[in-house]
Amino acid sequence: MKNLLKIGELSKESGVSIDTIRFYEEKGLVNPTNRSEKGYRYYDSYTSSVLQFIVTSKELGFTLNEIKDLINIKINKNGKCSLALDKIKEKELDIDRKITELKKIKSALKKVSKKCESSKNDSICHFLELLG
Amino acid sequence: MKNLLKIGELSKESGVSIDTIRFYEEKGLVNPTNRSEKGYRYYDSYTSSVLQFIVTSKELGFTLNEIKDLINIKINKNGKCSLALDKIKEKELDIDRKITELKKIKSALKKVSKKCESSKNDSICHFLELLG
DNA sequence: ATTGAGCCTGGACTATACTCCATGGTTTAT
DNA sequence: ATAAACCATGGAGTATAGTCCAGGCTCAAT
Repeated sequence: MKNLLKIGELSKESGVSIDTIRFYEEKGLVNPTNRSEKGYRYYDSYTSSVLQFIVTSKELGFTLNEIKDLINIKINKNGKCSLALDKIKEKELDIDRKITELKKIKSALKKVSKKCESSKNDSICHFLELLG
Repeated sequence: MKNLLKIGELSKESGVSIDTIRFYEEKGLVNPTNRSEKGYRYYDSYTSSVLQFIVTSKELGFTLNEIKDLINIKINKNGKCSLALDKIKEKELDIDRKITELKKIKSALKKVSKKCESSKNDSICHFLELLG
């Protein structure tokens, strides 16, 4: 197995833990290039950039399942950008929806805390009053 | 058990499912007022407002553990508003942090999608290119 | 040859918030 | 009296993304 990395070496090179690499394999995101007769995993250095891609994509808010799809676009469709773009646009909308939702929650929280602050005597909490 | 509700009746009154009520009990958020000799749960109608409080608090972004704390403030401290206010303020900050994080992700996604859009020939995807 | 490091599998455990199911006892209405 | 409806417990399963461990091989170096 010349030029191939054992899982521990790949882990050091990519910064992704051994357990996590095996977990990603189980989820179908990475695969060893080879297995020795005794079952040892061997990887080429390409796998390291796949792992980097996973890390980056996670930072962009993609789930592992979505990342699997992105990787498959690269593999099956020879990297058609438009297909990846769809996924990215979808994710942007997703993030937008989450931000909108959180803003709603924020203003609702502010309303509650203002009510609480206005009752300076600390005898009645308008929030806890909901408890009856 | 006069004036008391069985779990199914409480479920109908509150809109919270039977399984969920039992789950909340397990988590320490609600408790039956009584148990019959045979083990049946009986609730007073106050419990219904506790369940409503839980639903509202969840909508405000509180976790069940946090909601348990809020309920205990009401029970143990006789509803001191300042204590609840602390929790609410904390949650506001929490939401703010989440919004900030999502905005960062959003602008990163936009950068990626712009790059993708600028390469109209669909031959190279700057995002998938990360895969090497 | 032996030791230690590295690797293997399978399964348990974390957190969050439920949901569903099997099995069996109880209550209520006819 | 009997059947339908209701309730009980305990445990498994869902989704997400891992982490950790036991028990047992394998590999490399001394």
